[in-house]
Amino acid sequence: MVRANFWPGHPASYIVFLQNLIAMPKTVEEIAKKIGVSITTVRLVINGQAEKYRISAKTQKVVEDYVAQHGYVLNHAARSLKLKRSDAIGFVVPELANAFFARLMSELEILCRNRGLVLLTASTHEDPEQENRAVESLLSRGVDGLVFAPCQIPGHKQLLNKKSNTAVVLVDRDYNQLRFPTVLSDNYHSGLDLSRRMFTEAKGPVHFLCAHADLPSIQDRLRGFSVACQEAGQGAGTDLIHFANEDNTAAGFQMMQSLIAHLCTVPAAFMCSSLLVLEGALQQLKASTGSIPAHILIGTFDDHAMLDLLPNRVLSVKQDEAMLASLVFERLLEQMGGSEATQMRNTVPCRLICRN
Amino acid sequence: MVRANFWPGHPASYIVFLQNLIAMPKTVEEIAKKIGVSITTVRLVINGQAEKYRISAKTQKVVEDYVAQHGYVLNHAARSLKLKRSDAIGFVVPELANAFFARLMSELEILCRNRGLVLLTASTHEDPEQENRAVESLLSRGVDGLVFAPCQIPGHKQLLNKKSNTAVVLVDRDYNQLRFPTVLSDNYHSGLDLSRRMFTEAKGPVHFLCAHADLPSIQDRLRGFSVACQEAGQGAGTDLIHFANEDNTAAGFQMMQSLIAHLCTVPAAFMCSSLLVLEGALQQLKASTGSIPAHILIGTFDDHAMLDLLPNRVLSVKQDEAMLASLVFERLLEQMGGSEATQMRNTVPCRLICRN
DNA sequence: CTGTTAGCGCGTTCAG
DNA sequence: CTGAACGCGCTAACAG
Repeated sequence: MVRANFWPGHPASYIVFLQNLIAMPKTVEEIAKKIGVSITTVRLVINGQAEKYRISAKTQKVVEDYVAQHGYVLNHAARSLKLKRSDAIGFVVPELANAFFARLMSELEILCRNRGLVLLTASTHEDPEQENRAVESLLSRGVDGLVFAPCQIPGHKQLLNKKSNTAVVLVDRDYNQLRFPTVLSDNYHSGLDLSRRMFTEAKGPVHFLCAHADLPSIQDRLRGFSVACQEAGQGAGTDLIHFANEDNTAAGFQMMQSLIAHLCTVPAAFMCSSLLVLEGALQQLKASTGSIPAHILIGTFDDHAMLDLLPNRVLSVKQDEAMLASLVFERLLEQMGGSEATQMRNTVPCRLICRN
Repeated sequence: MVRANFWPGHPASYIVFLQNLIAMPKTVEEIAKKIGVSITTVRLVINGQAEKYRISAKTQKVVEDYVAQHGYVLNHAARSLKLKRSDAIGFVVPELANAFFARLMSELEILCRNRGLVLLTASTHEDPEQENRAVESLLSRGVDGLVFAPCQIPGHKQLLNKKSNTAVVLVDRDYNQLRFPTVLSDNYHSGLDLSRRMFTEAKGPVHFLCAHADLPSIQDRLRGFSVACQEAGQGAGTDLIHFANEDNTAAGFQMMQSLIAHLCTVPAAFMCSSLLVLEGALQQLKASTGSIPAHILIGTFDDHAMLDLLPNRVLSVKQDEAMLASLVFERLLEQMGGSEATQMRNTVPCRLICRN
C-alpha cells in the first residue's frame, strides 16, 4: 500500500504492481501438495462436488481459500485429451467480414458461451482448398461440432467417416447432400415474394443483376424470380436476368453499365442478388447520370440499415440470423448428445422490408 | 461401384457411400501396429523427418501409402499438453457483428492461418463481467496469444501474472495501462483532420453527435475536435458537442432531435462518432423533414461503402484494419518468441474519405 | 471422507 | 535406421 501512488495518473499500474506478487498454481497437484491434501480432495471441491462426497467443511475451506488467493486455471488440453471432448465448436464460412456471417457468428457465439463452448473460426474466401484445410485443422483440434457454409459439395474424408463423432451442421448453402443437417433461409420464397412485389410496383420489366449464380442459395432466388416473371406475363424472364461470376462491387458496376447501354437509359426497376452488387450498380448509376435517380425502384437481397439513406423506394430481404443460429445450435446439440439429427433441413423465412 | 447410381441427381451421395467404408486411424500407434513398424518410424515420416533419420525408402512408402489411403488426424490436445503450446490465439472484442471488428478479425485470421494458428473468438457486448469470463475461458484453453479490445481497464489476475507466458496485445482501446502493447488507430489526428476539414467546408458551426464518450478512442477524437474548434474560432466547442451514453441508432436519433429542436432548423453541418449514431441522426432528419436535405455537410467516424448512397458531401474516417491486424500480429509473435514487445504503442493513421 | 493409480496421444530421449 | 519408455495434467475407478 505504500506505493498506491506508484504512478499517479495511470490508475492501472497500481493493480499491476500488486497482482504481480502472487504466483498462480497451474495444476491441482500443485495445490494439493501445497496445502497437504490429496489431488482428489482438491478436485472435488474445485468441481463443486464437495457436498456430494462429504468433504469436511474445514478441508473445503482450506482449498477454497487457497484458490481464492492464488487462483487456478484448468488445463483444457489435458481435460480434452482425457475426455475426448474439447467443448469447442468450429465455424467455417466464406468470409468473416461479410455482415451476414458476422451476425450469424455473433448469435451463435452467445448460444455457445451459455453452454461453456468456445468458437473456433476460420474463413475460406470461397476457396475449396482453403476450406479443406480449415476443416481438417479444426477437426484435428477435436472440435465437438462443426458449423459451416461450404463453398463446394461437402465431401471431406474426415467428415464423412462414420466413426467421426463430430457433429456437423451446414448453413446458408444447400448443396443437396444427404449426410448433414442443413439450416438455411427460405431463398425460394423470399425470391418469389420480393420479385412479385417488384413486378407489382414496377408495372413493367424488372431487371435482376445476379452474381454467383452457381450457389444453391442464388439458384433458389432465381427460381423465385422466374416464377414471378411468368406470373407478371414477362415469360421466363431470361432476358431480364444479368449474370456475373464474382459477387462484388465491380460485378454490379459492370452489369449496370451493360444494362444501361442496352436500354439506352436507366432501368425503371431493378434488383440485386447481394448488397455488394447493389453498391456497384448504384455507383454506376451515379457515374452515368451524376446521381441516383430517385424514381428508380430498387430491390435487393440482404438488408442493411444504410439503405435508409436512399430516397428511393427500396425493397429488401432480411435473413433472420438469430433464428438460423438457434436452429444450427439445436441440430448441433442433438448430435453431440449422441442422437441423430431430427431434421435434415431447416428453412427459415425471411422478412421483406419496404422503405419509403 | 455397383451402386454408383445409388441416388441419381444427388452427386454428393455417391461420394458419401464410398468414403464411409474407410476407417480412419486416430493415433500413430494404431498406424504403427497395423503396418508392423514402430511408433517412432511412423512419426518420423509423418512429420517429414524421414530423410533426416534415413528411414528406408520402402518403409517410408508403406507409411505414406497407408496414410494416403486411410488418412490420419493429429490429436492437437495431446500435442498441446505435451508441448505446452496450443497454436491458438484468442480474440476478444465487444461485438463481433460490428463491421470494424469483423474486418479486423478477418485480416488477423489470415495472418494466423499462415502460421498454423487458429483463432478462438468471443465477444463481450461491452460487459466487463463477460469480458472477464471470456479471458479466463480462453486462458484456460491455453491460447498462446490473446488479442483483445477491452471494455474496462485491463486488470485480470491471470493476465497480469508474471508467470503467464501468454502473449497479450490490446487493440482499438487504449486505457493507458503500462503492461501490454497496444495497437490502435490515430484517433486524435483523424479527429483533428476530419474536424478541420468540416469547419473549413462548413464555414460555420459543426455539431458533433458523440456517443460513448468514456471510451479512450472517443476521447481522443473529441480532443481533435476541440482543437479544430479553437482553430476555427469556435471556442472550445463545448456547446457544439452532444453526448449520449449508448452507441446505437436510438442515441443518434435522440441527439439529432434535440439538436433540431434547439436550432429550430436542421444543422448545416454535423459529424458523428460512429456509423450507428449517423444512421440514427439521418433517420431523424428524414422523420423531421421528410428527406435528408442534400445540402447538409456530413462527417463521420468509420467508413462504409453505403455512404455512397447519399447525395450529400460526406467526409468519413476509415481505419486501416489490415495494418492494425498486421501490427497486432507482429507484437504477438514477438512475445510468443519469448522476447519483450519492441513497442508498447502502435498508432496507425486513418484515411479521410471525401464523397461528392 | 480421502488417497492412489492408470491411462488419454503425443513428443523427446536414449538405447540399441 | 528402429524401438521403448517416460511424462505433460486431468479424469475416473477403485481402494482404503
